[in-house]
Amino acid sequence: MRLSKYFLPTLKEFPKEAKEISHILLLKSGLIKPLMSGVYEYLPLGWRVIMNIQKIIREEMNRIGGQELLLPVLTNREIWDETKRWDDFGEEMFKFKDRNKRDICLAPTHEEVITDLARREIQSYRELPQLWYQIQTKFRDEPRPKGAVLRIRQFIMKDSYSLDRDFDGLAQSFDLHYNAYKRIFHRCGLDVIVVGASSGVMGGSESNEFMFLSESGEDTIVLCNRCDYAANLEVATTRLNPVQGESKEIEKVHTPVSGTVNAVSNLLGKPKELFIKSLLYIVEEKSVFVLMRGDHEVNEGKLASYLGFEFRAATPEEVKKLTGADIGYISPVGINNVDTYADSSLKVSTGMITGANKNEYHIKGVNIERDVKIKEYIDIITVKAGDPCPQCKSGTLKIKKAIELGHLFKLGTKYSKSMKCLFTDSDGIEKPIVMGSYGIGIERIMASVIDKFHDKDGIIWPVSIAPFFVHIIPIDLTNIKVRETSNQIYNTFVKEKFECLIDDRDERPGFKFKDAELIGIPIHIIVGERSLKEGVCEVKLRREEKKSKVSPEKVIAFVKELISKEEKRYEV
RNA sequence: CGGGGCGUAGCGCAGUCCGGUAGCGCGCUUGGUUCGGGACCAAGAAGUCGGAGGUUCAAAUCCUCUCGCCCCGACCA
Repeated sequence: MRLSKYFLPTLKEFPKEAKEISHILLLKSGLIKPLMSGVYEYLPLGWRVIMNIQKIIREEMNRIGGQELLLPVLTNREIWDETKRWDDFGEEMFKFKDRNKRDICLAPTHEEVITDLARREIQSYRELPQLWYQIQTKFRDEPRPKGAVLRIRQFIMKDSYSLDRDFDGLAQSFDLHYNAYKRIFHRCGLDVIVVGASSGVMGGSESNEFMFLSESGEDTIVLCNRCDYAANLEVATTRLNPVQGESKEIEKVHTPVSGTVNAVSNLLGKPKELFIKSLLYIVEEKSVFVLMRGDHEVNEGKLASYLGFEFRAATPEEVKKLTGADIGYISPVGINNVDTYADSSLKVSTGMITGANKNEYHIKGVNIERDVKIKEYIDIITVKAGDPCPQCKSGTLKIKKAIELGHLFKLGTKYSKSMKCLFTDSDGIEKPIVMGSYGIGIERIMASVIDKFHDKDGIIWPVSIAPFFVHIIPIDLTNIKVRETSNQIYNTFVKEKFECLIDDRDERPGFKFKDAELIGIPIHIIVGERSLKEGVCEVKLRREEKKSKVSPEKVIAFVKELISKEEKRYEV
């Protein structure tokens, strides 16, 4: 490709609103342009990268027996009503009416469409398993898009769906994806961490997320410093040892400070872990106490799995009405008609401090089993850095930011049951198909690669997804020898079907070097009068400083060798 | 949805407080010089000042409403 004819709007200046490095470089290097909030145009150079990522994904999906298809983006309301997801997705779906006033939505994902297809076409266990995938644009009306393509409202996803006759089959399909995903990310140059995660609106039993560690990430993951425990903060657990304070009997203490654990802890000179934090929630009009240690915060996502999705924190007025005290001075001690859930870490705790249900007073010496009627001990706290690992004996947990690149869901029969997607098994009994669903965010791979492979001058594409292999930089096109040599090299590459860019623009050298470094093609060939006098041109890897002097005749072979060496870095 | 910021030439911004009819840098066009790290000279084109309404002799500037974009939070397969 000749740069003089190529649409590559690189920027010298860019909006200061761009903060994440991937956002800055995507805009600066002319890979994408914004159209509206959370919607981007993918320009030729960026689209090449995306196509290369897709190519890797196709190869790996086909390798595990995936069959590519393409499902509609326009979908009718009825199928979403069958699984209640028309309402569950709510505002996140782009919804509208067609001219006949029928409800339509732009698909945010395709479980319903796949299940509908399968129930019409799959009748017998002989037709199972199936593994179908597509690379398709998805639409989600995110409340707040951000970081360029990290969270957008229209994005490209590889989504696959496995159909199996039983859960053993599902486990196999799941494993196939697990391994395919590892290969995909490795080939793209990314190291990923697999974490246990929440299934959210997708439902199902087990889910794994493939995470790329980055400060730009929106997800928070929890890792053990000793073993392989890794989980999304949404579901991460810990194993706190029960704590025992000194006092045995309940005793009221005057605490004339704001009722926060911090303030009271300072006042009394007692560590926060000896406090019981009492939160009041309203579930379907009923009050519910939720207790946890003073040194931890509640995890409302976990809470939802016990209380259901319809719950809210009680208002200050409701708190006062029930307990007679303000938030900060309350506890379930002495209040018997309210369901009380406690975090598992509170079990057998004694000598604890908590609110006295009277403003500016707390009580100490609380023995939770003796003094509070606990309906159930459950896991409801948000893990903190430094908490002990729930899996190994000696490890402690650390917390990192990450970008979610892929997600595997064991859906089980959630969709097949509600949509009656049944097959006849070999025993003659009609059973629901056992399903899995597996997604990869294509743009997020691109952003993550930039996040990992860049320097102060720009992007450094791994050769596996680079938009071109070679970038020829003729220093001075008015010099006939420079022009002829660079064109000759370029033509040979084209003939040999090597993706090659030549900067044949009438620009000065510095300008061309800057652009070349910005867009980050892996191999630069510099053709200038100075080196041609020595009978050579210069070949340089974008990721290295070192330049090699190679004669124009040998440059093709030299570069080919270099590319194949680079490719080895990303082979599986 | 809450909090904050911003919409002025293709891009990045100043001008708004204190009203007087729009400017800077980059880019673009033409001509010339230059050519190993985002060149220089000369000439030039280009703006409904996000939109609507109002106040005023006069509005980018003041008032009201509205649309959009970004950031923080809430939310998020």
